[in-house]
Amino acid sequence: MKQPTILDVAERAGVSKSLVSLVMREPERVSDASREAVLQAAAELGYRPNAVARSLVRRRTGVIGVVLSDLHNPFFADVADGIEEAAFERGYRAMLSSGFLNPKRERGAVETMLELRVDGLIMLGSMMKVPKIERVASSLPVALLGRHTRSKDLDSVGVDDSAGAQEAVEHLVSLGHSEIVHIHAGSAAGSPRRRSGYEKAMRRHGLEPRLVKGAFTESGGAKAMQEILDSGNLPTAVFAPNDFAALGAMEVIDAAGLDIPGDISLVGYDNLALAGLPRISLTTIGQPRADLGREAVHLVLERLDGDRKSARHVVVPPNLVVRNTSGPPRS
Amino acid sequence: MKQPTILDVAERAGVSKSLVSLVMREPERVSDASREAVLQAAAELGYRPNAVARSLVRRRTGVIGVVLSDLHNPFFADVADGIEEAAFERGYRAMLSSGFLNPKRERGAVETMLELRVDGLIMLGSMMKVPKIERVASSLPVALLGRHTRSKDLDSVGVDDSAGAQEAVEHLVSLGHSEIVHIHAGSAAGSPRRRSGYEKAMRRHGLEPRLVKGAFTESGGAKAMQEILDSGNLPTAVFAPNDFAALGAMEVIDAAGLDIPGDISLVGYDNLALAGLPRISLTTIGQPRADLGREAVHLVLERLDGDRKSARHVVVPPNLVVRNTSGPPRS
DNA sequence: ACGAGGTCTTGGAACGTTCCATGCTTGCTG
DNA sequence: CAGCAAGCATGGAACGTTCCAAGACCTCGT
Repeated sequence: MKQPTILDVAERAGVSKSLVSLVMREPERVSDASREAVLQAAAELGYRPNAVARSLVRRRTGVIGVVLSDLHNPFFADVADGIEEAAFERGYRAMLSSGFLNPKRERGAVETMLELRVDGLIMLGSMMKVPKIERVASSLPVALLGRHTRSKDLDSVGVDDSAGAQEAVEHLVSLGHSEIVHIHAGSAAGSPRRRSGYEKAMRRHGLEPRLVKGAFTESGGAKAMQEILDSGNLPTAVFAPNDFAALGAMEVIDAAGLDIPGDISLVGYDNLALAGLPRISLTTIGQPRADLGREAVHLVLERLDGDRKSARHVVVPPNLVVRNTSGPPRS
Repeated sequence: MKQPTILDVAERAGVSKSLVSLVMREPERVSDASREAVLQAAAELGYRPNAVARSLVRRRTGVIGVVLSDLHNPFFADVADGIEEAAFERGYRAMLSSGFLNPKRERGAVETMLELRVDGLIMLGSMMKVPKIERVASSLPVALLGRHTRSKDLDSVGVDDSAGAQEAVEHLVSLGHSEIVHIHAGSAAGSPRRRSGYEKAMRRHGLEPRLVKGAFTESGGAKAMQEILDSGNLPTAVFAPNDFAALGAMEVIDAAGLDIPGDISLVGYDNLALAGLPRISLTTIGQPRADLGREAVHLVLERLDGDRKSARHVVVPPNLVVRNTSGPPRS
């Protein structure tokens, strides 16, 4: 059970510990004979370098911490894939931890990461307050993802939500819609920008914005949609704040016996995998998820390696994905 | 940027490093005056214990590694929640890494975990070969989840897949079905047991098992369903190996203009969140996911603390969730 | 007034690496 | 054949903790 150390290997190979260390790190700088001896001894003993000791002396762990607010959100899973991928390519490892949609637990997760001395931190859909995150950023590079900030200390990468919302509206308008309601998610991360994009595009076409408050959840979307139906003033299209909310709205519309898109068009946001299921087939706004993750890694490593000091805020454009929930308005 | 160490705190507080260490670990054993001084100095400096150094001397990291084969599988996300929860309660942290559905990359993830000297390892839906995993288990406690094994070195926790499959068949038979096809996923983790449970239950009712090979994916389910339709011999019910496959089958059935459950009943396995969506509403077999995770942590810590030596294989029962894709057979 | 016993506190040796300055061989140059 | 560079190998210090044996200081009973 006890793991062999570099000293055990050195002894068995008849060389010094320094040489073993060198073989592990830069084998080409060691003579063939020594290298073979060390490698063989290591294999025989089942030696595995102790990353803990290495991190201690190097003062680098080679680990990028990722705190994601919710493991179940497939959006984060895609982003995390991009992160792991990019980190791996650059010789780093990613270590994930969940915040369980709870700011307190998220804080705990961050604290743990700091104690473990991760080299950089990526926060996915964080629920913590910006000043708190800024304090964290004073001891290591931090990149915020899926949330906008103008902070001078924090890097961020996000999608241009306003542009995405405008695309959604443009799409509906081009189909002939003029009564387009937007369900918004209050001040939840991302919602204000989507809302302002919606309003901007509506006004550009001389249309009257109509807002209903919902949330980024299925039930939030359902509640809002019910409110719309109950108002007696049925719009020809609904633009939801995300796919989950759209799903909730879809259920309510179905239950009311209305047809999508015959009676009402529906557009979501996020392009979750489930939006592509044939029975759902939701028109929505897609985001280059894995790219977001890669970009975040990039930002962190940029600070780590080249020590850039000023914050960078990367914004990538979204794209419209047309499916079967949007069509011409009912006549 | 440079982090303060225990020595900095000691100096500022005018005490020895040992005392600072003690305050951090067992504050009650230190005099009030010293404790206050140390705590204040630590706060002023923004001191944060270095877990790397601590792990080195303790020869324990307090981290449980979790390698999951796929971050996107919501099943794993639920299990991982249970793991993080249980680990936290016991004073451990969970560290996640994805294997990207690729045995080689999974091996890399495991290797990384070992180098980081995690105290225990939980493998979710591993794609590695059992002997390889057993070799890993010789240096730390390993629990296998979502996969069965009789290994003498490995602990495992799983759902009784055979029982679940039998429940599915019983349900269909009780509705009056006798022509029930099972799409199986070959030798993929879990499939053989589901298949044998299916066969067992069929025979118990004097029915002829009919198998079609598919996979644990949407496309695998679609392909198999297409084969069933093309055979010209339409069964009255289909039992898929998991919900994704059921979804694929559902699409094909829809596309063929057949009604579910009017023309054909469909039962999945896993009870994913999407199976509960009104438009999907899939009858399926549910599993107590978070409990599986908790149980795995339990097994690992049992070995870690009490040094149990023999393997334990925990099996928990599944439960049938009836929704709208199952009904009486067409007449 | 002294020793026993208790409470707090301390210095130093680990833990398993990396990194650096230095040393030992060779072989080559002039 | 002295001198020196190149190539390889080495020992020791450092990284920031924990843990332990032992020291310092009190209090109290006799």
